[in-house]
Amino acid sequence: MDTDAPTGARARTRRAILDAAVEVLAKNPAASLADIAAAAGVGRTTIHRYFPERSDLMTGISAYFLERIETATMRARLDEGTADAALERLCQEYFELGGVLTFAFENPQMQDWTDWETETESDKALERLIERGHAEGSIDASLPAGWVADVLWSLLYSAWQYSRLREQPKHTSLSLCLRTLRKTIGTE
Amino acid sequence: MDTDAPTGARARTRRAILDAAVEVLAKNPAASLADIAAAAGVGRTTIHRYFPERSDLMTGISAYFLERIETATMRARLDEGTADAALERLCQEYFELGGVLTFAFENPQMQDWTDWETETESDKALERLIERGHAEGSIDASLPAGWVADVLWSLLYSAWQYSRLREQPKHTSLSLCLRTLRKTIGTE
DNA sequence: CCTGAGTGGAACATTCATGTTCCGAAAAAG
DNA sequence: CTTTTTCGGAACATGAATGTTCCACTCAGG
Repeated sequence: MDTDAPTGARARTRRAILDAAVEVLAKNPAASLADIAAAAGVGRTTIHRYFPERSDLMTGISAYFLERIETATMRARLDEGTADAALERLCQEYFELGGVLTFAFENPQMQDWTDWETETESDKALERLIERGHAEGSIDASLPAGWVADVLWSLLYSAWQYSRLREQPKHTSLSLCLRTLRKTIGTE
Repeated sequence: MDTDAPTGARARTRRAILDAAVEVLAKNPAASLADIAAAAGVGRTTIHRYFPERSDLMTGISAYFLERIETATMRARLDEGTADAALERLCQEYFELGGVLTFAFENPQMQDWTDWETETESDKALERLIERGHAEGSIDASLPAGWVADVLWSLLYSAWQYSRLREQPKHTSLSLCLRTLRKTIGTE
């Protein structure tokens, strides 16, 4: 009853723990399991029921994180339309990830928790998309694909911080992010 | 003999501890003092001699960090030449900060350790510079100064990561960073 | 009304980072 | 060379986080 199809209740609890963990750890990377339990509205022992050790929780977060990235990538339908338009769709989808994004950025050690071959499916899809943009001329070909990908991520992080620290509405920072991305990849 | 002019040896040791702390904490924000001591080639007790408590070390890092930012800002001579050129000089100076940059970026909570009124001298100077660029038309006036500043920082972070993770020479990522910055602030 | 899965909480053992003290060795200062 | 400063390490105390066990409570489904 651990690897079986979750019985609704189990899935809900597990999800609540992961969401709370991401949220709390994003604010304080050194948060204790008790903090996370409190944020999840769950007993500390319940966390150990789902994730025996702290490292198991971290691994769980990585998997959860990758899963959400993957689905966001799918939703962006990267192979439809021009590459620059697809990249903007992707940017919007990733922006929605919010706290997950902040967390991933501030915990580079997350790579130690999982089996990242430093190349996920989404990474590769993004790389392909940018190269398509290079070919069709909608993305500045003098900027390496890896660089464009890195800039995309850090712009997203900036946008999130911009709305969080400077108390700007999310749509404002998202539109700044998109405009900046457009200028960055633009060929002239 | 604590606040007096450092006797050479003390200054050197203190510096070594701070450098090691920045380096180690950049990789793992939850590193222990023993880890830091090892990285600094110093006894753990020596760290306590300079920074009685962990929080004192964090405060020390903040101060060290601010100090380096300030001198880098000075060197960029922000009031000479056009605003966009000055911004590029600043970008180059900040790039040299390296690990300090990564650390600061990944630890926004650093504000808790110091008396930052969320506005340092450098922040204000940068803000003024961008506004000067808005006025003289060398920086896209439709991008708020705060946003441009945030983007500058995240581009620097990207550049550093780009050379670290993808094993690119530093001058390559710096020039990508500068080119991207130019496109971002450019008015057309 | 049972039953069992899912849960919360108390109690406990253990590990680990932290902070302190003390002393002898090494290095710098004079 | 002598004195003072600085350092490293052992030893210890403490507190927080972690991990484990056990029991009672709740609640949905039969």
